[in-house]
Amino acid sequence: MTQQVEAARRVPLSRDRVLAAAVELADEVGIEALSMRRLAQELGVVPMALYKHVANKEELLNGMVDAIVAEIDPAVRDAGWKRTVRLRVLSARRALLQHRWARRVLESRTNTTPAVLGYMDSFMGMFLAGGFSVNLTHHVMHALGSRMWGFTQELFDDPANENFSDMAPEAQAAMFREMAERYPNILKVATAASHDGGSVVGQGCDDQFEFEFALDLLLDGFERLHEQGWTSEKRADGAPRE
Amino acid sequence: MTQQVEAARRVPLSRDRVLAAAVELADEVGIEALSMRRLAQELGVVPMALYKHVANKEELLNGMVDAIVAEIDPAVRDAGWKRTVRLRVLSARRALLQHRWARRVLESRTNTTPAVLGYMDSFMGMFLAGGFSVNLTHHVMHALGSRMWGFTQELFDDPANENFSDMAPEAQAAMFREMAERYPNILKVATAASHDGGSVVGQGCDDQFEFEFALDLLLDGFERLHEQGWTSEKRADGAPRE
DNA sequence: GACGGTAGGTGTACGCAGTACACTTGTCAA
DNA sequence: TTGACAAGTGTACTGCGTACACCTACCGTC
Repeated sequence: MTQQVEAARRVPLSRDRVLAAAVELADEVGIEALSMRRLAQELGVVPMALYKHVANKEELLNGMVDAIVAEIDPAVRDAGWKRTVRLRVLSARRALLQHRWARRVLESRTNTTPAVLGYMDSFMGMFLAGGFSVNLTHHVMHALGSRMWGFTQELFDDPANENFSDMAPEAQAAMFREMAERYPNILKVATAASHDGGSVVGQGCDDQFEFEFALDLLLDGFERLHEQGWTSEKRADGAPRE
Repeated sequence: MTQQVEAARRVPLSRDRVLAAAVELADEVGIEALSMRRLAQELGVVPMALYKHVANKEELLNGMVDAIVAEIDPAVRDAGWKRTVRLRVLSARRALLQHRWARRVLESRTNTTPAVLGYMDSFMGMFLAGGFSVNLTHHVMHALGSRMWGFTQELFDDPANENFSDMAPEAQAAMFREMAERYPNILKVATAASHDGGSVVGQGCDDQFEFEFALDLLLDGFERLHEQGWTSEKRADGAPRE
């Protein structure tokens, strides 16, 4: 009887439910704390039960990535390639930023999933529809690289900075002096960037601005190449490289 | 007696020896197969012996990164910022390519090591010495991002492609047909890129060329901004963004 | 209504990981 | 000779992913 009640109360597992729970758990506790055991516990189930719905942990991670990719808005229509690409990337960025672990997982994936391929395919489609040659589209995709997903490798992830504000003032000062001596340029750049608030080193910068800055730099470059009919076939023409 | 002989034969461990062995082992078996136990075994020592020379595995990985960073050539002198930066990045690329695991480990580091900070500092120094404003240098560093290390997120890491050539011909054809239907743009771009050899999907592209293409695109963009005295302070001037 | 297949959940167990902690041993200065 | 200290050892713990055998509730078929 109590068993029946329990069974009735328990919503049966499904692949989607497992994936959704995994995404939620990763959001909460971070990707490194996401284990099959922990996830099972969260679902009120024994670890091995998960394996009826996902083949293994790799496949779980793939599914999680797919779930995030599905959150990216489709391409807008009739807006010109540049604007279309820009909006799409920023949409991807929004999706990935809501799940801080997604970047890491996406990059660590060794087997590309259909959803990822689909995104890449439609991404290339935006350039082709904009009149880009297949050749230029190819190089452009490489040049964008992971920026297609809306993220950049963060520079100042944490230069021993996380607990900087927790440190005693004199310790802060000492660290500051040491930085000034050993990494004068970093200090110069970082303090200039944070004049308007934030901590002393890094984090003072507006990530969104930095991202858009780089994105637009690339898009402008693409535009220029496109307009002048650039092709990699010309590369044997002897421009000096080393 | 035999103990003495053995003791004499055994070169004592040291942090450097541990790190060197770790780098070598990772080169051989890959980073995911590098465990403290395996490394200890390779050194003919019990696992816990390593902990007399590195605090823990994180610290071991940090040390390995530092070892690779030390392989990057110093900046050349008096060559102009653009050439200097270009050569430096390509040198970093060479170092990182010799250790395929290095990219992954570098990106996964959460505490920046002194060697990494040093590289970044000298990197900024190249722009500053070239007359770049502190402000522009800052944004330029962000725009470069991980390309500063000579790598890009690889696009076509392996679209189920690794064992493509091992597949039966008719299976290859079927896959080809499926790709054509579901990912027409990818197929178009990929086949165009590999017309001169390599497999059907990806891998046909010249990674070095792709990298330099993107790098030069960015450097040219930086140059243009530098010449026109660009500053992020101007960003409030109403250029439309969304 | 009995019955056998099947999907979904369980329990136990294995090997591997990182590493805490208490120990021996080898070396050298006093 | 001693005794401190650095280097290496042994044992053990916890947590991980997951193989494999098992149970059980539900289903359509007879």
